[in-house]
Amino acid sequence: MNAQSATASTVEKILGSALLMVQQRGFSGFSFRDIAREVGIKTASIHYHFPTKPDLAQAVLAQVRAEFTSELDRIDTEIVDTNTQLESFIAIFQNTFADGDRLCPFCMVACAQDGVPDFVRAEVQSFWSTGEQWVTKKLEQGRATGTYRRDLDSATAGRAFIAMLEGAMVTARAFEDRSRLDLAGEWFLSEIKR
Amino acid sequence: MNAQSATASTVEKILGSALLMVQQRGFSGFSFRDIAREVGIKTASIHYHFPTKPDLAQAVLAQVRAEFTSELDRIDTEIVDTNTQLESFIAIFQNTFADGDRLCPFCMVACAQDGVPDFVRAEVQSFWSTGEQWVTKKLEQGRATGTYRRDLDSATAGRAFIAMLEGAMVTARAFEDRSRLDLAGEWFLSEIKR
DNA sequence: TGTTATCTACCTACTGGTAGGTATAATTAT
DNA sequence: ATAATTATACCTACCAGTAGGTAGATAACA
Repeated sequence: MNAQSATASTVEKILGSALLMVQQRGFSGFSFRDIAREVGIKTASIHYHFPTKPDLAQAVLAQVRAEFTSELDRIDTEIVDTNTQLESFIAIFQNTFADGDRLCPFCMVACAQDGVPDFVRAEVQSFWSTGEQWVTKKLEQGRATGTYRRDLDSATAGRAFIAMLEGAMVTARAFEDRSRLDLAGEWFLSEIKR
Repeated sequence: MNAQSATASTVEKILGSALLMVQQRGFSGFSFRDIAREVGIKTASIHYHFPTKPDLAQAVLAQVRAEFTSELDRIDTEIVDTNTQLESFIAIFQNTFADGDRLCPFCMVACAQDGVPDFVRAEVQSFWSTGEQWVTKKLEQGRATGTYRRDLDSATAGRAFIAMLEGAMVTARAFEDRSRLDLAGEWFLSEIKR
């Protein structure tokens, strides 16, 4: 999901580096110098492509959100079973977690929100809204087919689900124990079955 | 929980201010100057009481953790009903959330973990371990008395519960909608009942 | 008088961001 | 076809401001 080809353009390299740093250190935890060093250019060149730090953050989040959305589409078209679809949804978070040092970039930016302008926050809200609506729909489908419990409040459960995954990523990294993320996902899936 | 008396000492004022800033902006989102300005002293005076920034963070977290532990003790002694105890546990997070701009300081530090030394991370782990063990015990009790479902994996559910509360605080602030936190708590409690 | 707490003054390193220049490539005009 | 122009993508050098942190003087107090 985050792999970069050897022939990546400068902009792509900047975005990739910025994404990694947002995930590892948060919005206020990295500098233009950090990225410049990693990409092998000067800070001024970053400003050329992304005038301000919020502009850079917005571009990073927009890209991840686009990948997220297209991954949801892929799941919708390639997988039929609702429960397997939700398993694939969990896998997105697991893949993001990668080797245990990368948290959700939206969660990171949301945590730093004071120093972040509105147009970046909008990106964060948009991401979670998309995810919640998708999950809610799956829970509705599962209820309709009898896979999931009929008494589920799909919207609330969907939000709780995503909140849980986000929180589990944070604790999983804090404890250096990725099973915390894996088990959280499994727990939710077993919980909603009837 | 976070109220400060008018006669607070300088150290107490520094801790209170640092706590607020960690909750609002994260570990790397505030500076000694910010605190000095708010408390009405010079930055050198903060260094006198807390030599380094991690020292300050550690002190803040240790204090919150102490309050957390004693609050759990209070719940244990003053409340008998297991489910009411868990409701009080949720209330701790709701009170921390306060007016909607304060996240869990442990979650904030955990997000910034790259720039945070081990002795501060230990404080974070200790906080979550304490909470998880307490919740797990309550779920065990509830299972034993038939209040909660017998098929619950208390340890996993306890971890999922806290992860969910942490994540819900982040999204609740991002959406400026505290019902996201309230509903998450309610959802879990209804979910575990048999 | 010694201890505790705070100050002034300063340090080095770094922050996001800007000004202005340069080499190269693409476009347009003659 | 060639010359003039313009756009792209970088650079060096710099800005004001801020970061965490320190040394040493000074005040308050027991």
